[in-house]
Order: sequence, then C-alpha cells, then structure tokens
Amino acid sequence: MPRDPDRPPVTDAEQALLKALWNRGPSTVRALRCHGDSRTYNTVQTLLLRLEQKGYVRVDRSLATHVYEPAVTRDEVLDGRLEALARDLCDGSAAPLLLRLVARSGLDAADVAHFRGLLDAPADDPDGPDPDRPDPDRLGEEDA
Amino acid sequence: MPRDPDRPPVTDAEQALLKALWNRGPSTVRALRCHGDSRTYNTVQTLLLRLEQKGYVRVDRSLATHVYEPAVTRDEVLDGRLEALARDLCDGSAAPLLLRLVARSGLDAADVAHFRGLLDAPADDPDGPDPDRPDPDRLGEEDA
DNA sequence: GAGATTCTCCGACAGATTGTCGGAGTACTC
DNA sequence: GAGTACTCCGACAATCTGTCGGAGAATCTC
Repeated sequence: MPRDPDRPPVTDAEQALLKALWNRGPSTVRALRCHGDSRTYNTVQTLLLRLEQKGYVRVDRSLATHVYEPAVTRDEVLDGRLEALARDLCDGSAAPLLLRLVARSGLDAADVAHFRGLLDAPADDPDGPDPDRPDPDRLGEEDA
Repeated sequence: MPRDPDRPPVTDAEQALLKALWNRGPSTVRALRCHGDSRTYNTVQTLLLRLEQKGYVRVDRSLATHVYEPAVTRDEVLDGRLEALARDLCDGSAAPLLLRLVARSGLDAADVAHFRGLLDAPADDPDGPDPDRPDPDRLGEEDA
C-alpha cells in the first residue's frame, strides 16, 4: 500500500487533466488536448509537467513523444483529501466525516447494505469491490 | 436547515480563526488574539472581516467592541467540503467517499457500532448528537 | 539530405490570492 | 480632554494559477 500522504494539492486545471488521464489511461499531450481541451499544446504540457513535479503523474520519456499516465489512483487522491479534511476540521479523526456522510447523503438501500457488509468484514481490503470506477485499461487510443 | 452550499473556500489562516471561534464561542478580536495567536490585531481583524464577507462568521456590531461568532457549524463546513470533494472526484456521488473512509480509516469497535446504528436509523436528524461543540455562552472572557 | 512538422524544454507574465500590516479616524475611560 | 482601545480602509509583497511564446531537437516527407 503506497504511503505518501502529503502531495502538494492539485489546482482545478491540473485536476481536469488528471481526471482525463484516469478516464483515458496513458496519453500524449496531443491526445489529451483533442479530448475536448481548448488549451494550447504548451499549456497542457505545463500543467502535465507540474502534475509530474507534484507526483500525480508519471512520464514515459523512452519514446520521442512522451506518454503521460497517472501515478496515483483516484482513490489515493481521495484518501489524501479525506485525510486533509479530517486533519483540518476534526483533529485528525475521520469518524466525524463518516458520521456526516451517513447522516446526510442520500444513501439508497443497496448502499446501506453494502456499507453494513463493509462494517462486518475487517477493513483491510484496499482492492475490494468498487462498482463505479471506470475501467482503466484502454491505452493511448487517440480520438482524432 | 440552512442551504447555501457554495461559500468561497476558507484559507488556512482563516480556518485557524474559525476553529478558534468554534472552540471559544463568540469572541472579540482581542480574545482571539490572546488565544495563542501571534498575529497583529489588525491581521486578525482582516481575517475575521474576510470570513464575514465569505459568510462564515457573523458580527455583532451593537457594542462598541464588535463580537465575532461563527455563522456556520463545523458540520456545515464539513458538509460543504465533502460535497465539493464528491463533485471534484466522484461525479457528485458521495458513496465512494464513504467507501474509502470505511475501508481505510481505523475505526474502533465503538465507531463501528455507532455507524451501524446510523445505517439502521433513517438519516434525517440534522440536529443530532454533536458531542464536541463547546458551550457557546462564555462571551468576552479575556484570558490575559 | 533539406525543408517542413511536431515535440519538448525553459522561461515569462498578468491576474488573482494570501497573509500581513500601517495609518487615520472614532468611541470610550478616567 | 488626554490616553487608550477599536474599527475601517487600503496597501503590499510573496506566491499561486492559468496561459503562452520562442528556441532547439527529433522525426517525417520528398
């Protein structure tokens, strides 16, 4: 289990790119740009570079045209953000977050059943059932 | 139930002050400043003013020396942040957040029991148990 | 192999944000 | 009415963000 909590935060523009990478898998600047991104080639590249410096993406420079891929999963980012939230507002305890989520968000019966199951099973299954993550295994299919 | 989701975000310095207000209840600038805050009087005041503009604190200007108090509870801020997180990373769904929290954070037996109870009871108790809010009725007691 | 393309790298830059105060004026205390 | 305590307004440097331009290297095309 990777354990490097405090990456610098991502900005909005960076996050948009990171999301695109999660959805598309490893991609080139060009591919990302065509993916509905009105930014200049250079702008996208700068953002990607900053994401690399911050540790959110990994770059394969073996080819002439570099290929960028996420270095962190959405869940890892989620964990980091949740941890930061707990630290900021709840003295580091995650329990209040859970409490709030359960108390307010509209969980349907299936969700409730799901979570009850999780509570029953010991919680150390990081790759457990994860119904709503898009499959991350379509590589550099340029859609131009 | 107050419903104004998108307040501008608080900065670190602002949040420290907001936390102090949550802990101490309504306070004057001076009281906040003595509360282990090395900032200048004016700095604290500016921060408080910005918090007011953003809607996080309310100011009682009826007295000569103004009294600042939180306009939002910690839970409301928490809700907003969690919503933003869900929006940013999970297409608006809060379920993945819950899943992550349950899967990773170390919940002790009491927590688990607590949440199981919450899952059993329908979730519409906005003013439910709130164990760690201090009593807000010690006003300008300067601790110098 | 020379020109045209395509990329990468480096650096810049304007606008917004953040944290921090100073000064001027006002209200209150004795 | 002098001194003190506050508030209001504005400023300011440092940093962050999003956005590119230009120079040069690598690749492709004839």
